[in-house]
Amino acid sequence: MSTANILIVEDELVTRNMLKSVFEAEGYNVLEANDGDQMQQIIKENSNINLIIMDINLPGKNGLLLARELRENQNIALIFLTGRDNEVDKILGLEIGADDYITKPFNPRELTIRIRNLLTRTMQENLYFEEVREKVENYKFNGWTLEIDSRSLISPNGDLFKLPRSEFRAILHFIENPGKIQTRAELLLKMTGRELKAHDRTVDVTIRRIRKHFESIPEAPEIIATIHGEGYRFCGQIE
Amino acid sequence: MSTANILIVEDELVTRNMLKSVFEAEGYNVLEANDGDQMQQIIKENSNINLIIMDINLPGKNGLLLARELRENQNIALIFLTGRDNEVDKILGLEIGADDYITKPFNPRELTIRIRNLLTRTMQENLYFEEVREKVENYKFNGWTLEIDSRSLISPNGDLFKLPRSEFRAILHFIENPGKIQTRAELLLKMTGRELKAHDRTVDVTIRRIRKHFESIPEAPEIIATIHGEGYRFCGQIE
DNA sequence: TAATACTGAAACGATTCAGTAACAATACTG
DNA sequence: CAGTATTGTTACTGAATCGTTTCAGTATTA
Repeated sequence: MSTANILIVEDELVTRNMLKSVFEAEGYNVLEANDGDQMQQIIKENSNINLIIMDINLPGKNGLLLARELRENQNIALIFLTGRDNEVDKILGLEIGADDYITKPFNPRELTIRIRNLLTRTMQENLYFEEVREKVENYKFNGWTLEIDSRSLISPNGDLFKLPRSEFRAILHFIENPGKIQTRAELLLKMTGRELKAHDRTVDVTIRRIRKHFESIPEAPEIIATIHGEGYRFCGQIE
Repeated sequence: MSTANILIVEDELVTRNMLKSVFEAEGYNVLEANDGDQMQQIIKENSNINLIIMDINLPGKNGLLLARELRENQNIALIFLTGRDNEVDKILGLEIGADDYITKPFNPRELTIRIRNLLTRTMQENLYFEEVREKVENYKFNGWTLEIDSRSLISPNGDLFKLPRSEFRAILHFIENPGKIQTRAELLLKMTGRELKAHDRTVDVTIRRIRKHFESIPEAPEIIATIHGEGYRFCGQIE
């Protein structure tokens, strides 16, 4: 199983390095280009690129056309980086048909999830990467502990549940955004990198599965509350 | 929250079905017309259409004029489908002022993004979803607390009522505009994004429902006062 | 005071939303 | 590869919310 090759086209060194380190931490192989010309060069020399992630403002007309061709003729995924939302129109206007757009500033974890999904769709490759966390710190709330390393939930009595990935991510997201209402769209994105479509009950089902863990201790208060018409909200007392 | 109604005017069955399935996946309500006549018919029967997407070659002169009228007099967005780029000139020549046009073959994802943006601009309703609250701060008045995060009202004894969305919005609006008389029109707009029509008692009913919460503590003073012939006024002492 | 306009209230109906189980598909593991 | 774990989908049910209607009661005004 070969790792994916990602080409970053971005002139800002800071951004490029950040992207690079994120991707390398995920085990991808990273190539870099400063502008459209370099991009062309690199593509010529490397036939095995799986994904290009490029700043929308950079590569010039030729670069964009090249990207479009690559996307259509070969099996290369294409993601644009944009500075602000209004630039999304710009992308649409170009009619290039990117696979995804990401607005700066971006969240590394979200980015990696999206990329992984995209690559799984594009390549048959089954890469599974654990996530990289800077601060590995466990969270405690209402007597429960969320253990980051082992991705598990420990009840007040010490019973341990290994959490599936999406349940874990949902809880983590809740805890890292305490008190705020989280929409289904937001939760689904954090859990799977997907976008919410109508009639998708995935989030509800996952919430249900999470709640079941807490039921193991019946006296437990309502940890995840439903906000009708809006989403869910974590009500635990985080220590 | 009502979903948007989209009318597709297109004779090619394949294209129409494709559009339909794309929109329905997004949760929109889809109506279909084969030609200009059917379009006219359907518009007559449905007063609540938010967006029309039509093939530029179809509806004949009358259909186009009708579309133009709708766009100008009512608040209906209009998108044209064109076969080839050169037809774009045609649209411009017609001086109808479409909100957008899309050339076939189109990219579903691009289409949904454009539509979403357009509807957000057209329907005031959607403004409320976007509303971002920076300062999440709770409000207190006469011993009661309005908790923003959880969208709930806490009585002086600590009893907690989860508020429905429109009750919550009404109270929030009162508190953020203390002392001022709020007309029914204003309140309805804040609650639901709708405009007040004659004989609409929705606001009265909602106020009643809000007052019921306060009744749970009988000694409470009148928190929301009726201003005969004008509207309502919040009389709580905000801390 | 009588006529009129306005509001309160209850009850109902419609619609949208959330919870859940059961199943299907997919990914992961040994 | 087979078996298991996880994730996603569907369909159904009940609940929550919202809006309408109707009518009785209250305030306002001529």
